Amino acid sequence: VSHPAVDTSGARRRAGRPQAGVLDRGRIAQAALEIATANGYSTLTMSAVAKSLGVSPSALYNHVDSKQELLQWIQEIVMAGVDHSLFATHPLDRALARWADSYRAVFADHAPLIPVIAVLPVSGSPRILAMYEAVTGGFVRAGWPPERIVPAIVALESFIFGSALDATAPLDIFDPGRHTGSLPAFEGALEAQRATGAARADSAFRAGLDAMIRGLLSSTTA
Amino acid sequence: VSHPAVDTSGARRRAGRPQAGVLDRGRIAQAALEIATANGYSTLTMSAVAKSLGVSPSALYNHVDSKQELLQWIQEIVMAGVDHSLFATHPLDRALARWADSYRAVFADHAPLIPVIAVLPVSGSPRILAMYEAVTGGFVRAGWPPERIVPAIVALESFIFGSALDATAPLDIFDPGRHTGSLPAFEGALEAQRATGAARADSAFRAGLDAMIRGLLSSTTA
DNA sequence: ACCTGAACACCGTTCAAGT
DNA sequence: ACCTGAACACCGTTCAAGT
Repeated sequence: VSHPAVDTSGARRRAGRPQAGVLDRGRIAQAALEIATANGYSTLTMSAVAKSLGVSPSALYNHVDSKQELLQWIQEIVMAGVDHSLFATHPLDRALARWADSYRAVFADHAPLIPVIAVLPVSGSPRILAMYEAVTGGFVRAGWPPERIVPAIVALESFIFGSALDATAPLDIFDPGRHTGSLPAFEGALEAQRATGAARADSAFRAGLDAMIRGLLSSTTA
Repeated sequence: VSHPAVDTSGARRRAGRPQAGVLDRGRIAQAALEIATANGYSTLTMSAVAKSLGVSPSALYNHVDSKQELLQWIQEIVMAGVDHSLFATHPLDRALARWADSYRAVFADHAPLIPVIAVLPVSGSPRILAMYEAVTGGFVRAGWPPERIVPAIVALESFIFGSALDATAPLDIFDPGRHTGSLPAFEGALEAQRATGAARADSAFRAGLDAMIRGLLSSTTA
């Protein structure tokens, strides 16, 4: 039997066939995701991952180059929760709304990944590239000029990431505390929003997403 | 001479009058900001701050409760670079554009602060509260219904924080790498954007900010 | 090829002891 | 009141030694 040449750049070994040992990329990523989901990202250490797999921490480094790479593996798994299915079948504004909703929900649950992935090259993940292809396809079918599509996608993603961070903020983040009484306009606006009964982060996301989608779709040059 | 009661909650001591020692809040914050600006946030350790001030690391804890609090001090300093002066004098859309531009520029230079501050109660900082009062005033004068103002501000901030993160991403973040050729729509859109000559992050910010401001101001209910 | 155990080079933070 | 020095309880990562 012949086998392909081994790629020695980057990761120490490939993720293809399972190895002789008990560890592989899938098992490590799954263990890490379970720890982060169950107990939070502050408990996600290489030691914790190793312990849950019954090996020593150093054993992990036969399969992963760094904790950073492990976070990328987790990102790939959770990105499966982002729904881009509507771009093929529905009007652009509806597809964008569903995509953005699911995207924010995923990363509100994985906020510590945001600073990592917002800065991460996308080339390594076919699944994520497939998402961008689907989203782009929605814009193309809606008749968008090609040079405006990537900026629109990136703008939406920036808003989504920021909103996912905001969703993890304490509910009373804007409480003026001991400065209450000295900020008439701001306090009035806070109280008016509070009186609507909607969660601050949710109404901000809804208002911003609605505004950005309408703003993009009503652009003078589109 | 009489003196006010000492507030023993929270920080171990107040930041008011300078102490006998060489350290105080201002000097520590300034030293930390200089380290972060000159050599990056990855070099900003309590040890590095102590060393630059000529004291031992443990000495800092007589003046600051935690590194987290130190990062808040830095945030307060850099927030002075956010320009909210136009809300008092200019139309809302122009004031928002200037505010957002300066806000993003500040945090593109201090991206590691974003996950901290996006989640931070605002009550401790009069300067930041004053900013929100000024921004809110702009919306009020433009005739906005009060309950829609806070969501609009938060939505814009979410977009700004996400865009500031994006501004620190590598230029080729969307390069499909070895998957080049299999993503016709996405690759076409990338190439079309690239051909405009504008930086990806900049055109995304411009397009998104423009869309969101127009979308907010053209809302059916405003 | 893969794993263990020890070690390295750090972190932020605490605390008794000094002045 | 403030500072030092030692210590604590961690991190991620490397590497020689084993199988």
